[in-house]
Amino acid sequence: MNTKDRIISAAIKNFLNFGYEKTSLASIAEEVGIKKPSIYYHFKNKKELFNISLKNILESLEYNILKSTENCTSSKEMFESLFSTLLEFHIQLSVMIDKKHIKPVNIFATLFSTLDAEDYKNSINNYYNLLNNTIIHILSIGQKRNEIRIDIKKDSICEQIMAWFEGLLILSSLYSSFNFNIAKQEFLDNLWILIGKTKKAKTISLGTKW
Amino acid sequence: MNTKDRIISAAIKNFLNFGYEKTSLASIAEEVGIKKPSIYYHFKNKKELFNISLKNILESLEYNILKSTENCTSSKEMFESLFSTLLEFHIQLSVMIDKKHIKPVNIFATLFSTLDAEDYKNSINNYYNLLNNTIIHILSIGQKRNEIRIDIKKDSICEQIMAWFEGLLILSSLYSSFNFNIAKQEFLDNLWILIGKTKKAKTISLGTKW
DNA sequence: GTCTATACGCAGATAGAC
DNA sequence: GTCTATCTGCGTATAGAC
Repeated sequence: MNTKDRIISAAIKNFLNFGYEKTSLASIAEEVGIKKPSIYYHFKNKKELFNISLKNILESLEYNILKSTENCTSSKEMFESLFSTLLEFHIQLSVMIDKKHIKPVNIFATLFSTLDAEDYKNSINNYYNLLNNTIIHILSIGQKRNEIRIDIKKDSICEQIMAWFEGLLILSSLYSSFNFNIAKQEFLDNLWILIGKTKKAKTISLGTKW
Repeated sequence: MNTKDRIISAAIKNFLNFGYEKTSLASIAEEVGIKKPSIYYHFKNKKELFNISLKNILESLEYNILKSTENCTSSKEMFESLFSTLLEFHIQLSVMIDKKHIKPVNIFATLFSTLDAEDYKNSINNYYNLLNNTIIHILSIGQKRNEIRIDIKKDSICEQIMAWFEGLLILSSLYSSFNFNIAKQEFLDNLWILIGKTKKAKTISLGTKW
């Protein structure tokens, strides 16, 4: 890795760990093994470094989302894979930033609290739109395969799934009594009560060309 | 209101608006109409002012939660009232802090990003425990009244309700396409599909002494 | 209780040598 | 490209007058 990439890597780690304000360029430089002014050769200022760091995180996240549902054989499996991917990504971030409590967090809430989220509306919307489209896509496939009821309001269910997942992450990081993995499994079970076909119907659907 | 209370009030507004780091004592003083050093007569330092501000917010929030389910005639109504109360509280905070986009936010995520949430674990857990107990209580009442199925896992449903609600708040403040009020209604409807008795059973229950 | 004046430290940013 | 030295501004906090 060249110096620029090492700076970005250290920046991501620090921004996620301490937020924008409390992250100092000195600590980033120290982590990379260079002096503070050297950062200014590669980046115009702190804000630009933050923007590029955020871009990196989101691109990685989006790539993982797109990849997650490949090689799945049912819509239920796709959901499980998508959630596992998102969870895994957040856990990896938590590990990377050396949090004492290794738990998933909402990265936007961590990053934007002291910044004007309005400046990053487009980036955030792009990410959530991708997530939205992915979930709608899975629901549609599930309906085609006769695994998911056709009388559900897809948009509404999709919003609820997204909200649920974000909430799980938030509570995992804030509320001590909360166990993400248990909650995730219960969530998937209950989701299927809401949108899944009955067992009988599902059994039948297994015999179709889908 | 005496000076001390006015300082606390201005502090809450600023901490919620800008986070801990970016809030300066000068801006709080200016808002109150006093000079910066006067704050130190009433509070030991910035951290103490923050701690007292947070305590104020949480006490108000907890008071509202406890009050919300009074005068309700059914468990469904209790849920609706609880959610409306929480939503209303967050909206009022949003209005108070002059956010351009008047939308509910997760107050902890806003406040703690630059602080060590570990220091405030007890406060946060107390709040979520109250919310947790309130929801469990409503579920129990609903079961007694024959409005809610008795074969549900209350703890699990409770966690999901909490996660769902937090997620709704987060997405409302971050994701432009997200409409909280629509999502809330759909949420309540779907919740009842999961935990509510069938229409027939509910009709019967209306005739009982409950 | 509130003020003016000021100490102190830190973080972002720049100048200019190598 | 990276460094040393330095500027600049801001924010917390204190001293001491009124």
